[in-house]
Amino acid sequence: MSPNSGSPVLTPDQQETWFAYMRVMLRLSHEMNRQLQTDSDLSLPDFDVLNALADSPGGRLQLTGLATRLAWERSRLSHHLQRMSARGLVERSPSATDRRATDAVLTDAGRAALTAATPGHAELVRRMFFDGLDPALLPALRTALEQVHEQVLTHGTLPRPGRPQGRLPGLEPEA
Amino acid sequence: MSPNSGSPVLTPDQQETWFAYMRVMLRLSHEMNRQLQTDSDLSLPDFDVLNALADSPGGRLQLTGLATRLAWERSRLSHHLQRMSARGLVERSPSATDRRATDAVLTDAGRAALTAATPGHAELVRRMFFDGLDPALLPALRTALEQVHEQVLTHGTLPRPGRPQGRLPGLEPEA
DNA sequence: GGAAGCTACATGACATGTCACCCAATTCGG
DNA sequence: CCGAATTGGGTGACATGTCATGTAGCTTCC
Repeated sequence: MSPNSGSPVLTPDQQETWFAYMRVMLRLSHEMNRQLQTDSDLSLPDFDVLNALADSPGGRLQLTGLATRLAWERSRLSHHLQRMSARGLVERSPSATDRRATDAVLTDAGRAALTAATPGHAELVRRMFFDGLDPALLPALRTALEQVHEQVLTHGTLPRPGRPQGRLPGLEPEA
Repeated sequence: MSPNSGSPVLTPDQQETWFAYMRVMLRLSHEMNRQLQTDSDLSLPDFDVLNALADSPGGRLQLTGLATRLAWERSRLSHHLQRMSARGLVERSPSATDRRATDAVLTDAGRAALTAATPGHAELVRRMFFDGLDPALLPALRTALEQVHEQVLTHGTLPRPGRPQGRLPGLEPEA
């Protein structure tokens, strides 16, 4: 127990950085939700799910893996997939390797919805995020975010995404 | 996986930066929620509201101003304040200047809850965000985030928050 | 091989957020 | 001053997210 570490204080610079982060995150979330909803009839969570699936081989992913990747509760994912499958965007199909597991699979309609929504979303991201950013700061921003990401993975409560969890610690970090 | 590079959207570097941002935001939100909930019996939205009020003169703020500051829908704020006031954390009081307006006012209990919750939250932020960050990158990160914030304010759909551009959801230095 | 315990999910009750629409006070144009 | 338009806010129905719990398949170990 170090005498001082009990009451952690952020430096003024850190505080301002943190406030800026929170402000950006709140407003950006709002704008993304709004744009997706009105232009593509998708919520941001819908979009995240579609993206994660489209990025996976065969457009399919086991629920636990998908939940970890999205940092969602599994029950949330379960409910959400039920609603998305009711809309025809995804399907549930039993896993080939584990009979208690379920895979979420992107349907053609889901892929089409994603394809239709992506340009508008990317455009928004460019306009809201990158157009106001000094290009000289981009590499530093990227590195900083990747460092924070690694930190959250290492010290956070969520398992590391990607492959099976529960492996021995000491694996090299990856971006 | 991007055969039609005809879309003039994001450069590869921008894409990776964006993905890193989204990953950080998802996991960080999860961790903050979890920590506040288990340690202080507050949700992150609760905490944001308390912080915004505590940062305002008299611990009071008109609903529209508060909603704008938090990037919330007004009806959401209305419902949320109803629940928070049922828990004794805030009160509603009619505005002095405009008889249709309502102010949200921090109660003593609300201020106490905030004071109790802040150190743990700050500790989490330090551990998850800043401890893994190369200090040399901090200034660039801060500037980048401030540029993005300005961009979202300028080109976003939300009105610019009130002049007292004080702190947003976050934490106070605490003495 | 079979009970104990873990893991993968589903589900129902309940908390939270959104949308459409409501009313009252204020403002504005005659 | 009168009435329409605007602004500040509340509300109820419904969409979404969380928590506690239930069930089935896998795994371990004797």
